[in-house]
Amino acid sequence: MSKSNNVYKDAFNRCLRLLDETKSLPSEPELGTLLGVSRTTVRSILSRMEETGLIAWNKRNKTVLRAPEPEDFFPEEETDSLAEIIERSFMRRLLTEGAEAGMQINELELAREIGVGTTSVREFLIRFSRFGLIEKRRNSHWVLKGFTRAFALELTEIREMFELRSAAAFAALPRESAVWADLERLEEEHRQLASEIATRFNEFSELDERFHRLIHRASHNRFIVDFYDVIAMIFHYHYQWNKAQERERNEVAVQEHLAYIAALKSRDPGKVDAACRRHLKSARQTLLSSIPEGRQAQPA
Amino acid sequence: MSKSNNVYKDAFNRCLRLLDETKSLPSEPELGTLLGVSRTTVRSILSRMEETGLIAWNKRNKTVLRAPEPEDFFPEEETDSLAEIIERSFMRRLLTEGAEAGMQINELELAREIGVGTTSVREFLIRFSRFGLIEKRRNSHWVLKGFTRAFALELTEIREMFELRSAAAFAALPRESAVWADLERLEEEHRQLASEIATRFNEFSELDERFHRLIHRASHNRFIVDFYDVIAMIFHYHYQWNKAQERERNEVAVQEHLAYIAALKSRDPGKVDAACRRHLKSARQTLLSSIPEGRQAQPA
DNA sequence: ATAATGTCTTTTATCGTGAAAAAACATTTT
DNA sequence: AAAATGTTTTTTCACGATAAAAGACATTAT
Repeated sequence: MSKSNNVYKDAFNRCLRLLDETKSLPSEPELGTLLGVSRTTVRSILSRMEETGLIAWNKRNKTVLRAPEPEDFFPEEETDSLAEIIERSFMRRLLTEGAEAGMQINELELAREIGVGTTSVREFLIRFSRFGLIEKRRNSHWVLKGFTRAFALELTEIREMFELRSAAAFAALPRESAVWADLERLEEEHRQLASEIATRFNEFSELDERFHRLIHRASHNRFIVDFYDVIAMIFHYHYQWNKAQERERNEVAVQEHLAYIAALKSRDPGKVDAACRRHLKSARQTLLSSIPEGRQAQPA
Repeated sequence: MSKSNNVYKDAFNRCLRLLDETKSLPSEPELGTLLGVSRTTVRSILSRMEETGLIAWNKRNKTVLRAPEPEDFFPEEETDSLAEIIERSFMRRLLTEGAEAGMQINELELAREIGVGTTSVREFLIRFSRFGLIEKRRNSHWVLKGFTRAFALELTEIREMFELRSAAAFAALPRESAVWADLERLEEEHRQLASEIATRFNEFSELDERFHRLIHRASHNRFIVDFYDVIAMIFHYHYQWNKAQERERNEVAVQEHLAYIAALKSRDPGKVDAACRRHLKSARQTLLSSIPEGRQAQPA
């Protein structure tokens, strides 16, 4: 079936939401940048909007005729890219089924199970390999290394090394730097969330990621910045399958972040180091405590 | 043309070299492990050796009939895997031609130029992306970040962080650990090389890699171990295109290694740290001095 | 009974192909 | 003239197909 048009469908849905706000749409190039797609895709979107009576389209005139109904939207599941579908499917296998370390991964089988071509699965596995959870045997299959205690420890070791360095670099940034305003804004968001933690605790992980990425960016080192992808991926999936004490965990973490932010604002290296260590230590504890003790690597 | 049989050809050549040493070949499974290929490939090799009169093959009997001639070997260039071919080709473009940062990379063009399918090029680029030299724009082309001074600095920053930690871990290893024997052997190889440096200086880089990998392995951290792939790749290609003062550079490095090894053997953390820093500092200098000043990243 | 050989099946590596999406070019509108 | 729209070309993404290589199963030899 060659290629799905999920880019178009996703952009279409996002464009529908724009309709509520204005009486007429901007120019094609402008819409393109707004939606992050090419003009070709924008024009497909406009065509369909015209066909379904959402807008009247005549050259530069794109007048909104009616508000979008639920039926106008493409189903959510049709807007995901193949890579996302494969990733989710693979992670579910990894985290829910008894995926033992040492197990082999079969490209063909995975592809059939998910209902996609082998090329996409191969490319996914290559991309995924940098997370350190799988390894390729030359001319042969992939081997699962497993989401083990060892993995978590190795991951957090690097994370701590990188974040301590980034935090120190952050604190040393000149007062004029734009990051201080970003930090200020994040602090405010943390305060907001802290005050409504009882109902909004599940919004924490998104804020968490933005906060840590801001800090890591201060390192000005692509390897440090990129490594946060590994952490983000692990946390994203891991907590989807592990909701125990989510509220308490996040409540503690928000407070740690606030202390960490205060330390950064003080620009005192000693305070920054201490606050950073405190938060990373509890993050490590949280991750480790959620790994079932039984799931251990097989001896080679 | 689907798939080349370079695995077979390469294994065949390596098997030819075995012929010199014995009067008859071992069993098929044994040969398989020896050459690192499956029995299927072993049997193809044996078939051809029989056809070309190199051996007499009857079930378990594989008697060597004659010594291999130069004509028996497959040409070197037919034994490379596609991935190697693409990598070399890509790196040559990157390092010799004026590859400016910000330049876009075209999969189709690359594929046509090298004479391979797009799939292989795509997979190569995905694998290569972890080296931090290229970046993908979603739904679009790859962008070259360039082998710039900034890249070298970011790379060495991580390298130093990781190696200092690994070296400390190494020194703390118990006396019984097998690594001490490995280190002993490497030390001897270093001494050998040092004494014949005038003629064998170009053998250093291979020894260098083995030495540093041994140290990194002591970290017991897959992310640290894997990161050495980035360093090894950079050094491998970079020095191929930059032979200035190779002899002097390597002569200095060998001596630094010997001092580093002595420090490790002393197991004194202070000495290890000092020796490691000294070597890494000069390695960084070497790398930086070989980057043409003109090649700078474009402002985003 | 174990380990090899012989045979058959499955999986991986790679290509060419075609639709989706981007990008380039040409034309019109303001 | 600049910026939009209209049109065409190119590139990316994903598939099925096929040969190479691996792996599994059956048979034979020590």
